[in-house]
Amino acid sequence: MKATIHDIAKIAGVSKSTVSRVISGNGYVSPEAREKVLRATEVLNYRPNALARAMVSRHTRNIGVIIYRQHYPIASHPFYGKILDSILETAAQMDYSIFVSTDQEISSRSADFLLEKRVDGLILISRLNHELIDYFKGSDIPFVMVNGSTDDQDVIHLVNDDLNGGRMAADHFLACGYRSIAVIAGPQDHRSHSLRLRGFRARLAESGIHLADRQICYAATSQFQEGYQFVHTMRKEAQMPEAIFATNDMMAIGAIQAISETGGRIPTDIAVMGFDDIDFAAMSNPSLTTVKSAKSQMGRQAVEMLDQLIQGNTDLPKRAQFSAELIVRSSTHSSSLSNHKE
Amino acid sequence: MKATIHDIAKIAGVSKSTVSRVISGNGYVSPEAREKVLRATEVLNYRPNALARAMVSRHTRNIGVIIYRQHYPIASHPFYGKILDSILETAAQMDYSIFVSTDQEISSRSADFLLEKRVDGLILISRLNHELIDYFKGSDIPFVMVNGSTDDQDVIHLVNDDLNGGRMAADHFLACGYRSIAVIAGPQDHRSHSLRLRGFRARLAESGIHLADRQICYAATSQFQEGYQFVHTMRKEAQMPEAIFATNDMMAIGAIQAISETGGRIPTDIAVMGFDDIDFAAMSNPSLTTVKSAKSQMGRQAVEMLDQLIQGNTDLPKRAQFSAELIVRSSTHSSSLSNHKE
DNA sequence: CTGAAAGCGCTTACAG
DNA sequence: CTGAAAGCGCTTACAG
Repeated sequence: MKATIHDIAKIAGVSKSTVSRVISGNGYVSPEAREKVLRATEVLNYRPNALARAMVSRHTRNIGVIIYRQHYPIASHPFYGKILDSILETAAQMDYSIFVSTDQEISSRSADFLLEKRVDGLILISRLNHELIDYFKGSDIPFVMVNGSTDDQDVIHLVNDDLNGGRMAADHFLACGYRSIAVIAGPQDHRSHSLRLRGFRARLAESGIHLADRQICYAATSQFQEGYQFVHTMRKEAQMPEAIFATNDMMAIGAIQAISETGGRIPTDIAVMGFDDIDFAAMSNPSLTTVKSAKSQMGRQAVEMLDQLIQGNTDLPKRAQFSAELIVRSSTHSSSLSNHKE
Repeated sequence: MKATIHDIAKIAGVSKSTVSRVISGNGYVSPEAREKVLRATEVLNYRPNALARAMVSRHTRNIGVIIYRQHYPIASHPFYGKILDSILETAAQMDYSIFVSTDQEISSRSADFLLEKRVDGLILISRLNHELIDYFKGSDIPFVMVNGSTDDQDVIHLVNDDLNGGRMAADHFLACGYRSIAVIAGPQDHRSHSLRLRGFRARLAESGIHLADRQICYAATSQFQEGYQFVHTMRKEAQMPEAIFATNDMMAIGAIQAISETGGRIPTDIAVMGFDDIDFAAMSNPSLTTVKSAKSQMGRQAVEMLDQLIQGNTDLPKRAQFSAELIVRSSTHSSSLSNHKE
């Protein structure tokens, strides 16, 4: 268990240098010497000490993933968890190990990672503030940003095409013939929610439908409760629209539950649409029409781009944008039928 | 960014030894010397190199988490992801960093972790075979097992009291007055599913209700589809029970969707109960009655126990079992009313 | 209280 | 093709 290069050298009857050469694969070694060394490693069940290696080689093959979120869940979050899964899978294939950490932006605990030289690169997920971005830029550790907004041209960031996704949602509503529409919009300081709303409104406006402010509920968070509450509030005020668009699936599912509880039928009485296509969208009751965000692709690409950066490739695109995709399920009418209630 | 102990020593006008003493906090240092060193670390924005430290101190303050699952999702899995979240949170508080890895039991890739000395201890999640357990036992790295079965008395493992949980589910059904009951049982080679079923049947038997084999659907996986399919199959055969118990929430939610799709009312026509209390149990439509498994406690305790092991504490209980808890929601009748249909 | 020396387990030039 | 030496950035006894 604790064999070192020194033990191998002794058993194989060669120098440590030679052992190192066959283990690392660098430099010439005679077939006989190689054979002896290999045999010795077998006997002692030798594995090189990654720490010592990293110490001199200056790279660890570790990648740090930091997810910036105020609240738990984080790993089990249906959106961020999916990205993390994809990162884990890709990293395993590329022989990187993953450190997972979460942070709340305020603390700079996450910064320890890079200062302590334990990772070759970082994947930063979700929004983080300017100071932090500048901080990372000031370091010599490569990093990519996933699903966070920045107007900094130097920062490599991977984002979903939320603007177009919002438009696609509106398109679908228009095709269904819905004209009385309400929106549950997540935190507008978050890039995704803001762009989704913007795209949605813009597309509607092009068709002459202008959303009044009272038709938009600006939610403080982007959770289930927001959608749930909204429907109950709306119901008291007796102004139920034909269709509701929520800027993410969680809120949409909250709306669905509230509507069902009060005896409303979906989509007959009221249609509901979300955004993201989290796993649960297909399992909700009724299943949720949504716009799929490219969670897996973002995770995979993040690792691949970071790997390029680590290898010193400098001419990478600063921005990778992934297309959204409309997924029609049972919570809205099939748009081809166009069975609206005008 | 790249200041070393050597640079600090030069600026502070002391030896490297002295710098090391103030940084690590070991050994005596005069106030003046300490002051000078501290100032120098400020100036150079010094952070100790974790690799070099671990190299000599023989510990990394890294914990490896290996989740054994055949398929994705893993991090975003509603059950395992929750445990992972809890591990992440606890580890951060205790100043451990977490390596996350997944494995499929066959490969021994996960073993690299311990052989390469990159972690102080391991948390192994879900089931893993005997060889692998023996392998880890043979190493000198401490580890704890979460939610996996083993009859090995030496292995520290944390489990949920699934047997009693199954009994609690049956208790609830009995209190509701359901007598015609079906079960959707997940893979029986998995400890949890098997014990949940066993406890459920045992409790029912005590009240004179013996479940026939045809009332139990043994599912190949434990996913949504299993529950969904089961209901559709059952429906064709026109033998709908009063109530269905699924050995996890995902399958229960699948059943709910299938029942709703075919116009069944829950719980009036048929009641449904799950197990785990994943986040979506509360958000499903109707919300799901279930037995809560101690996901967060298991994650927290796993880290705490592992920390004890790492510190050399040897007299730890080999087994920690966590109580289940009944959560009654809308997919079954409130048992106090006992409004059954006899 | 402090400095010089040795060493953690490797890799990397540099001679031979 | 191979070995001796130096060094990665720390910590740990050991003298003084």
